[in-house]
Amino acid sequence: MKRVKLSDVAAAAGVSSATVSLVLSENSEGRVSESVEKRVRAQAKKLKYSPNLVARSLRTQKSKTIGLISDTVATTNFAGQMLAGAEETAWKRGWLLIFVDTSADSQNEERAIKALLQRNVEGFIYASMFHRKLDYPLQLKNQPTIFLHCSLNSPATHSSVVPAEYASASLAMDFLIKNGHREIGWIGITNPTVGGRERSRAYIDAMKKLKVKDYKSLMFNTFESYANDGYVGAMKLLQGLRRPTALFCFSDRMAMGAYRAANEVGLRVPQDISIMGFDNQPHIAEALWPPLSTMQLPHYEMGTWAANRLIDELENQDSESILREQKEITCKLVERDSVAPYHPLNR
Amino acid sequence: MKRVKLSDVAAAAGVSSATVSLVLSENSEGRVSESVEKRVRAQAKKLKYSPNLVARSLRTQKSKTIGLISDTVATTNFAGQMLAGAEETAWKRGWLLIFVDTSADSQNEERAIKALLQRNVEGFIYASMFHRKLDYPLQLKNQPTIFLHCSLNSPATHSSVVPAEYASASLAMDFLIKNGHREIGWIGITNPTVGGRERSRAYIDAMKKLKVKDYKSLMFNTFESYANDGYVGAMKLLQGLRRPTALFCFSDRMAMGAYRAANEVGLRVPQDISIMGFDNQPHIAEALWPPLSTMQLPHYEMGTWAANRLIDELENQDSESILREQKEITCKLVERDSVAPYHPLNR
DNA sequence: TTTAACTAGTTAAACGATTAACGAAGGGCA
DNA sequence: TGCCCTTCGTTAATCGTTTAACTAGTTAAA
Repeated sequence: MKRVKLSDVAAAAGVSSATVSLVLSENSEGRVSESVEKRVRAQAKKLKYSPNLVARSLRTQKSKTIGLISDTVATTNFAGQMLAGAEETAWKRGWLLIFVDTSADSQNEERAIKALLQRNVEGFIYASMFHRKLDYPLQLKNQPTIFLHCSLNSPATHSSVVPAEYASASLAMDFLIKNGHREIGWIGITNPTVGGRERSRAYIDAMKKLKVKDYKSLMFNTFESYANDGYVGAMKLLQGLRRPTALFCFSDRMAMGAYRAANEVGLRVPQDISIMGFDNQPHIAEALWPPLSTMQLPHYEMGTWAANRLIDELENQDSESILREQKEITCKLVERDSVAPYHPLNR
Repeated sequence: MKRVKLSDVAAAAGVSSATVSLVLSENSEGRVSESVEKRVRAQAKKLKYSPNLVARSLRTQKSKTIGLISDTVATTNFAGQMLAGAEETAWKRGWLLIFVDTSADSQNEERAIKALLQRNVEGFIYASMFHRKLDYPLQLKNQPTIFLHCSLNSPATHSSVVPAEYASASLAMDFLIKNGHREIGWIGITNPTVGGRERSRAYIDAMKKLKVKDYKSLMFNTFESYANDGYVGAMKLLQGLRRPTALFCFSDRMAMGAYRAANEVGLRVPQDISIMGFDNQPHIAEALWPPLSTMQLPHYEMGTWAANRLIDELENQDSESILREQKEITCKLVERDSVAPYHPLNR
């Protein structure tokens, strides 16, 4: 069962394959008579012709394909949404996305870029599992590339898209404050990541603005952000002399630990203690009891943005002129049941 | 900065491009002198030649590429491990894997298969998000295909790989029984899936073998398997007249709900009630307190197996002769702290 | 001295499209 | 009639490889 090719259609329609190519690529404007065009289309349909993209790609030097290079983004849980967003929009716009996971190994990365280049991919999305700043991957220097969930130490030449950590954490604080809380505890991490730094900065600025004295005694940081770290931090804060009325956790997993601490200490969520998470991690945030109020990381939207921007660049002939942009997307508040208005009686 | 091609290397080495091709494809056995071979290799290296796979693919009708078609497997959380397994092993064996997510839309699926075929992929992995049996996707009929996390209603023509649901659930029951439990409760689903059916069958057979009378009163099924369903089921069982000493949950998420029920009823896990999950869902099973004992679904291994098997078929010239196999992989017990030996005093 | 068999390459066709350049037929006009 | 335009297609080169078939020179055997 051989694949039908251009020349088969041509033979069936009694014309040359050039004519068929012209008709099928909508380039026949004033070059092919209507009757021939109709005949060609009919035969192509009848024979179920579909172009061999490998041959086309060789001839045109285009591939309508983009590559997504990631550390471990695809396999890792919820950040897979970035991949989904990028893949879907590429697909919708008639492009194919090939992703390869380099397991954060730079030698692998080099091989991956090479393998994709060998297949004539026209541009790249470089995705990071966690939000960070990085130096330029050398092999990508001359390639159209969008940085996803990471940004360059020296931008200007390429676009990137990241979550607006500071603005989003500020939104979370606003929400807590709007609910009447002032004695707000912070459970975070010292691990030097953009998220860790910016979210805690937003917390601090909000507390300063509220003029909460000695807010530092309401902060607890561990190195990592696992559930148990959240537990340890929450125990410290909830058993301390100055018990906060609300807890703002760096991550949903830490919030999960905070739930356990609250339960152990005999505090009800949210009646006795409000808890705010961050990430909206699937299968955790909504499965906790009570369901956790948190901030939705814009993984899907970032993926969408990256693919759209890259394809814009690639489809635009004068792509040099296109604007490079360092995009930030704000997280959405997802309000569930773990935050309640502050009430003095509950203290 | 044009890509270096075969003829550039040939010119630099002072030979024809056929010679370069012969040397570089290790086909020069007795056809090229050692000195020329050395010269060619040296120039290739110096010019950083890397073959254009599009051209090669056009010529050889091979692509060293396989396609993975999935419903929503990639984006969905932990089943991404299947993708990771397949991608990594393809990569290790020198193949590229292109995956496309069809969002369980059959029209999309058709387009996806076509798009991949147009790019000369040599074979397919068809992956399902949840374990099920399905009918043959028509477009794949004549393509080398492995079915991953699903099986055909009429196999024989193609291989497939799925978790050994019955055997694995039996293992879980053995573990509970070895810990002295006899009054074991079941929290499951009525939603007709292979997993739901087989795991509960394993439970029932184990209870029969134990000769536990009227075990049906220890079973509770809901339609879905969310945390809240597990909560509802566990409340029913734990507050009933016949309180089990251990709970076997269809999924980790249900187990999460069971934890909440136990806590609410004032039962400690595992001292007062042992809880066994299923899935080993990342960020849940190990983050629960106490960490959940559960069965590790072999997602990664299944992905590995599928890719290896497919590539075996493709690399084997006489692939017709290759054995079709309906493979089942057993889950591994991951023992954490939610199951304790039964002790009469705890009742 | 033929003929055969190696050795060490080269030539050229092919893979399946795209597209610049060409050409034949017909019409219009001076 | 001669010349120029259109109109409607065709020819043939090209993308970068692979590989069957060929060549030329040397050696060995009959």
